[in-house]
Amino acid sequence: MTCVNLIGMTANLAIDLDRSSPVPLYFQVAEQIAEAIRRGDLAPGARLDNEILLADKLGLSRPTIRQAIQYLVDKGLLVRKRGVGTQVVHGQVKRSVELTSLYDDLRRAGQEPATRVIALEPRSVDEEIAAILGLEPGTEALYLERLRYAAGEPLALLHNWLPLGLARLGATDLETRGLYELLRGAGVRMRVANQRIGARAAGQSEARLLGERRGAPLLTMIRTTYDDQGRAVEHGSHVYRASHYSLEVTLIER
Amino acid sequence: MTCVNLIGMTANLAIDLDRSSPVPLYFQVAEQIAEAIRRGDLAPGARLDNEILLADKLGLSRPTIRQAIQYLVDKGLLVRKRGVGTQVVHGQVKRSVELTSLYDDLRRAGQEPATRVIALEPRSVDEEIAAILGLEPGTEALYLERLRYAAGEPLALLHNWLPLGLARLGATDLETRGLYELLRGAGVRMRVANQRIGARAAGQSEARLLGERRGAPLLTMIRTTYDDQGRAVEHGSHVYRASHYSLEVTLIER
DNA sequence: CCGTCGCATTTGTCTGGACATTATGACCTG
DNA sequence: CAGGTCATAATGTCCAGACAAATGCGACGG
Repeated sequence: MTCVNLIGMTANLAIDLDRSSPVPLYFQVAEQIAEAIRRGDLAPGARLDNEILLADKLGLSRPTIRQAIQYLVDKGLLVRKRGVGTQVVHGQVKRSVELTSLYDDLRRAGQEPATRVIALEPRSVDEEIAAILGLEPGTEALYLERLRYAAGEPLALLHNWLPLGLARLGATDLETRGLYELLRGAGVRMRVANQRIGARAAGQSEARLLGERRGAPLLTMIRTTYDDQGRAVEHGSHVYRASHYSLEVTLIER
Repeated sequence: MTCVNLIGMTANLAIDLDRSSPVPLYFQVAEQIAEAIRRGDLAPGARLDNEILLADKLGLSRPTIRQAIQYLVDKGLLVRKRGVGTQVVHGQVKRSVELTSLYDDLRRAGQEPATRVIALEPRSVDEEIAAILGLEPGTEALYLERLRYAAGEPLALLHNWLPLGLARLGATDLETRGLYELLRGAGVRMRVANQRIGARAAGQSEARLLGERRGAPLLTMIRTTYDDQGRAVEHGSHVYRASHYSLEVTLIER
């Protein structure tokens, strides 16, 4: 277990390394730098020591340090410039959107999410859904329809299709946890999601369920999520009350 | 200039390497694999040769090959699994959203975009815009308002604020090119963008400009873009006709 | 006084190797 | 035949070093 002070002049940043831990060294470094940025020990604009010096101080090789820094650059926390150095980004950039469900997002924001399961049953898929999920038309998939509340108010109407046998989903589970959390718990490893975001006016039945007037603007999201091997694991078609919700996305150019 | 056949059994993928080119080797490899995937020479699910063999065939080191593959994994084209190998993702995943403007997107989609510049002038910024752009309240910034058409139809109403002195923007330029293209051409290097996407009903003046009825659903996007060093270079507040446009986003979990 | 050239600094790219960790399937055992 | 065990294969992590390229700044010269 090493412990070294980084970044000479500007701040005193201590980094612990535990070589016996299964956590990769580059990740230990990255996490602790990120933590220092979050705490404010590394102010926006602060320059890190150069990679070689850093590697030296920590007793690591330069590629390992580079991997740690690269990880943070990809997350948008650091910026590198050849011939200049590595700096903490100025604007406070929010964490890049991850593969999370609305439920997780709400709970992280301190809201009190609740869910009403409207439908949860195998249904035969039409041609479009079959093509999306990579199934034969006419076979069955799990159909799921939920109404999501936040702070006691209806917020979103969620429709999902999932391949059968992916996870044992009970209505009770779905009322106390998010779909993504349940899938992850069942060993499903989601990797890529493709979303299409749009808007439209509320129809009559939607309006009633969501407590809006007919014609009220709704935010729509259609999302397909793929796992490890590129197999579709979930297809969702959701509508949100635009008056109560918006989506946040962070883009990072390599 | 080397030229080697890759991927033993499944397909015949030739990769040219030009060591005298200034283009990094890992990038040459990545581009050509990506091209093969786009062409279909590498079908979804196809397994690549393992990294060591690949490195051997191309006369490169393993880290270089890994860098090429990592680049494609980050873009969502490939999937790696330890102990198994590297595969082309199954679902045809669209290209991850880059830092492009609506104009570029439209032109790439084969549409014929047109722009009408409504306002282009320095204006003193209020407190909110000042905080976003990192300026003092009351100082001036460039205010820009445009109406964007596609296929002859009005599509979006775009409002932008930019720090002064960033680039010389003429109304003529803005009518023939996208804002992002102009900024890039002026040497501005955009790196991170933060977007908030929502929806609301059209107001009267918006509706008139966009050719919609009052109350029609509009897709809204508020975006702040930061450069290299984390300085804000652009803040936009845009509304799109939901009936004619939707946004696409691809998320990739590392 | 100003511009240009060159140098030092720093990240970018690349090499060649070593060992660890994790899936997968074949094999052996109960 | 079922189950666990072990070998194998592939990616993940890490090391030590070399040269290239870009940037910024200072020194030199016009």
